[in-house]
Amino acid sequence: MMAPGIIYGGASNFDGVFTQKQRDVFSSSTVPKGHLGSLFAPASSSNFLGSSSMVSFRGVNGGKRSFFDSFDQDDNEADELGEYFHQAEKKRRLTDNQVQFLEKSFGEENKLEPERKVQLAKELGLQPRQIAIWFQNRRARWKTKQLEKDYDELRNRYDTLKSNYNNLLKEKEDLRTEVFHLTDKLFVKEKGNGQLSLCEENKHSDALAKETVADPISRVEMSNVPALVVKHQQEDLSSAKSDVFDSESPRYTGRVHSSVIDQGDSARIFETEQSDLSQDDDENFSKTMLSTANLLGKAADDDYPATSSNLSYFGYPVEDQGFGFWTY
DNA sequence: TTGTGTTTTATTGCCTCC
DNA sequence: GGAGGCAATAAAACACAA
Repeated sequence: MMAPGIIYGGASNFDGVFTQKQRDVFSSSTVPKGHLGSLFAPASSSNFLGSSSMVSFRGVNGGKRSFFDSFDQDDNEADELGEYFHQAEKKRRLTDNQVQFLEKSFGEENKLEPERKVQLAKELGLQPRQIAIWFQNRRARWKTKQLEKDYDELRNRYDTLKSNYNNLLKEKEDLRTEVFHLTDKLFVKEKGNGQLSLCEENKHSDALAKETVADPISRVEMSNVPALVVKHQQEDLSSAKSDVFDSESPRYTGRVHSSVIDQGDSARIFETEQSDLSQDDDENFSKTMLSTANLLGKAADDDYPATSSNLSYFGYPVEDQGFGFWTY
């Protein structure tokens, strides 16, 4: 893109747009300095503040904003024009007071109605166009800041969610270990005193407890478990519950039944978890969060019927979890 | 003083709305 | 079709270290 058409000197019959190079040539050699100096005196003695001395010829050749846009018609007064041409010099920053005033106005309303623009311009001794540009740039800065803020907030939420997710994984792992040990105890009881437990048979009790093989049922089937237990699993599980588990501690029967022995959702939890443990990238994290959270919500209902039927462990409505993790 | 990075002011082109 | 907004960009002004 070519450089903006800012002209030192603002010759009134100029009808084009100068690039920086052209301007440099113009100011340094083409036009005698004395001539320019007499036309565009410094603004030091004027109350015409800011960069109003800059003349834009944007749009003269087809652009929609003509040079006279700077005056917004109602400001297009002859004396102001004359003053304008006598103030031409380099780009200037607004004074602190002007900026303060504009900031205050921006704080009240970041959009600029035409009346307010003219009013501000008069009060600050600037061109309405300068006011409009200042507001435009100010909105751009505000938007950038806002984006940074939003990003930080999202990042924090994401980190928190990920942390919760990891905690849940750990908790599930602990629970699975507990389930395994309790199941093992049951086998010992089934076999009677003096018989080997599953752990002992496999000679890897501790290691097994920490393995990531997900489904205890699969583990049971893979082991040389007593036929009675396998039969119970393959038959009606509710009767298995009454035949085997009800004779034991109620605390464990309930938990084992609903969280582990039940087929369907609970089994899928473990399937999901197995794959979870082998992946760690953020994308998969998000996906597995969604599926796991939904399943956990369902499992929680099974375990704790008194809880709301549509809340997951995160306390979010399950139906909102489609992609609702990121909503405010 | 000078080089360099940042901020501010302004332009340009495109888009939307009335 | 004109007015105004926005994104991208240029360039002056400014800050600051070496």
